[in-house]
Parts: sequence; structure tokens; C-alpha cells
Amino acid sequence: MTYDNSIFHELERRLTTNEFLHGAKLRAGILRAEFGCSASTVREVLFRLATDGLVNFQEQRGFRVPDLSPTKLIELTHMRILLEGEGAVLSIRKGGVAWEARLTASHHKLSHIEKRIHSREDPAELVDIWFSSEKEFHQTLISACGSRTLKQMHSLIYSQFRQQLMEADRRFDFISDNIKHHHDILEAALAADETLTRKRIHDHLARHLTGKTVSIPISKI
Amino acid sequence: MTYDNSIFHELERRLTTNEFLHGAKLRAGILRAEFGCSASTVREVLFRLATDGLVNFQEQRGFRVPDLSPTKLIELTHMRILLEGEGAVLSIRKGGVAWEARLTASHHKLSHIEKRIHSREDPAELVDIWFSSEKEFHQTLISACGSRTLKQMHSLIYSQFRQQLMEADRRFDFISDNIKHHHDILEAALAADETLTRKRIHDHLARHLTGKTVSIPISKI
DNA sequence: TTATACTTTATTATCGAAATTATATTCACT
DNA sequence: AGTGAATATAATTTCGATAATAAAGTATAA
Repeated sequence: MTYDNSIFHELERRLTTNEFLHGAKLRAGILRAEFGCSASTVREVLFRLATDGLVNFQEQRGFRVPDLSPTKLIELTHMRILLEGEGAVLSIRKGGVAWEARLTASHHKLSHIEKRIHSREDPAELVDIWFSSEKEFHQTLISACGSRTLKQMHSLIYSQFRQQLMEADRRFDFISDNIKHHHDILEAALAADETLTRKRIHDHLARHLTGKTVSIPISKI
Repeated sequence: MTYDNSIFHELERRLTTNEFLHGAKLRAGILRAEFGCSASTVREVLFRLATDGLVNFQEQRGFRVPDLSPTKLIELTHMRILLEGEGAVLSIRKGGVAWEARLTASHHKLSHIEKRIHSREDPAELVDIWFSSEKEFHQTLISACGSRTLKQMHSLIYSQFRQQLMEADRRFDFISDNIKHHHDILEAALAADETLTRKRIHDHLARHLTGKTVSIPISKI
């Protein structure tokens, strides 16, 4: 892997796990020090991330972490419902037993983590594992849809969605709901009930669709 | 507009109007001469286009125009049906008379061009105008959906779709079908018939869904 | 002749500095 | 003090050069 590429993935990771503050400025001249490379290399990476939507770019004004935006979160949720619904239905039709097995497996892992989180006081240390498990489950759900394009698109949306989640969502207040949701989705998918699967994906994500989200002070640097 | 940005748009234009051969190599060192800038600047632009899907990038192997791929065209068509259907339905609900007016206007322009093309032998000179008119019509169709994200996503898909069209599609063999399709979509949208609108968008694009596309020799450079 | 190791050439990745443009500070003036 | 121009500082954009890597070509041995 080239230098460039490893920086890309590292920054992508940080951006999707909210290690940067929303609205924070990303200066190539500063990040370069951290990665021990030149500013141009960082700049190149930031451009790539910008086209993925994980970073905002303004001419002559550099790069910033996108602000927290309830509207954007709603739009991204809408897209997830659309794309995951479609991907899941196609997977039901084409996936066969191999897909069912993979889905069951990834649900099993996710469910295991979620139960551990549910039973503890401070789930902070499990947050990273949960993130990757939840991502894997949702990606597996659409993995047999037969369309690379759909999967890429979903991945793009999913990253931005993750980035838009606010602190409250990382504290697992919703974990018991989530355990049920994921189980219900699995159930409907294995029963090959297309309509029900779509509905349950919708219901799972629906809490992000309420415009009632409290506005949060945005920190600029 | 900065240098960088104008190069981006120029290359984007060429890539979506098939001025490059499919599979052609895009060497920063050569393009730089044409734009009178440095190789790094071109490289930066190519990276951006790569993340948009208009250019393929391989580590240590540079950039290429994506090959012609019937499968990809089908996938992109599928995404267009999904996104345009959703965007149109939402526009019907939220757009109001202002949207109807814009849609009627853009259809009028498109229809005018298409009739001119239909009545002539060689429509080559109208191809550019047709491209922008058809793009505008489809974008207007979803313009009142209320989701920036959906529109951006659609724009991304639309560009790649355009890029994947082969020569036959640029010769307007299908023009009389198209005139009717566009009219039918307008009609259904103005009647606020959501299901029918979705169906007609589907039917309009359906000819790209047949896997029967003749395979075409791919030229590498 | 075919395959393999070595050499040469061409292309890509990275860098640090110069040129351009934005942002912050100072200072004069009302 | 408050406003606005002029200056100083800091950031971004662009560049040409160098280092790293891949591709092409050549020679040698089985």
C-alpha cells in the first residue's frame, strides 16, 4: 500500500468515528507533520475524501469537517432506507443459502456485541467493535444484490451517515431497541418477505427521520 | 474560479461526452501540456474524478478511462430508476406549481430539440444541445425532492451513465421512442400520479436493462 | 525456442519551495 | 472608541525536481 493510501484510510477512519470536531479545519500543513509526509500528499488525500463527502472543500479556503446537520442526517437516512431496502430485496431474490448463512453469521456477531453492551455500564471500549459489526451486518444484508454500483453508493452514504451521528447516538441509549431491530430484519430477510424486510429496515432507521433533533453548538477552530 | 477547478470541469465534460476512448490511459505528464499546468495539478484533478467514478485509478499504475461495461450500464440504469423515481415522487408531493412550471419549460425545450433531430438526417451538430437538455429535464424532474443528497447522488450516477453509453446511443436511433417517453413522463408527473410516474421513468430507461447489448471491442492505448 | 535474470526507459509518487490568495494586525483618521 | 486603509502574517495553490516503482527491452542459459 502506498503512503497516500494509508493516510486516506486513516483519515477516513477518524472522520467516520468523530475523532475530529464537527466544523474543524483540516490544514494540510499541520496534518503533514502528524503523518510525516509533505503537505501535497495530505492535500491529495483530502481532495479524495471531499469527493466522498466526508470533508468539505472551499476554494482558497481549504478543508473542513462537515458541520453537524440534522437535515443532512435525515437525507442520508432516507438514502439508506432506499438503498438498503433495494439491496436487501435483491439479495433475498438472488442470494441463496450462501447469503443467508453469511447474514446469520454477521447477525450472530453483532448480536453478541450488542448484548455485551446492553449488560454493562460503560460500553465505551466496545464502541469500535460495535461500529464495525453493525457496518458489516448492514453491508452483508445487501451483499448479494448483484450490483457493485449499489454497494459503492451505499458505502458512501453509510460513511457520511456515521459521520453525522451525534454523541447521544454513540452512548447506546437505543441499544435494546437495536437488538430487536436487527433481529427483526434478519427474521424477515430469512423468511424472504420482501415487503416486511423493507419495512423493518425503515423502522430500524426511522428514529433518525424525526426533525426533532436538538440543535447542538458547532465548534469551529 | 481556480485553475484546478476549470481543469476539473473540462475533463469532466470530455469524460461524459466520450471524447476519450474507453480504457484510454490518462497520463498526468501528457495532459499537463495541454492545460499548460504542472503534472501535480492534473493528478489532483484526476483523483477527484476517480472518486466520482468517471476515471479509474490503480496504485502505481495511474489513471484510465473506465472500460465499456454492459453490466455497469445496467447497474447505473437500475440506480437511475431508483433515484429518479424517488426524486420525482417527492417532487410531485412537495414541488407545487413552481416545479410544474419548470418541468413543463424544460420539457418544452427538450421536445423542441428532439423534434429537430427527428426530422433531420445528420443530427451530429445537435448532440451537445440534446445532451444538456435531456440532463436538465431529468434533473428538473427530481429538483423539488427536497434532498440535496439525493440530487448529488443522482448527478454522480447520471454522469457515469452518460459515460457508459456507446456510439449507437449517440446516433438517435431511438429518438421517436424518446419523444414519446419524455412526454409520457411529463404527463404522469403533472397528473401527480406517483405510481405511473415511476413506471414511465422505468419504461423510458428499460432498454438499457437488456443484457443483449452487443459487446464492443475495447481500445486501450 | 523459451524462460529467466539483468539493464534501460518511462511513469508514478513524493517532496519542499515559490507564487498566489486569504486572514489578522497595525495604524491613521473621524 | 470606531471605521477603514495599509501592512504583516498565515494559509492555500501551483510548480519543477527527485525518488520510487513499473514496464519494456536485452542478453544469457537451458
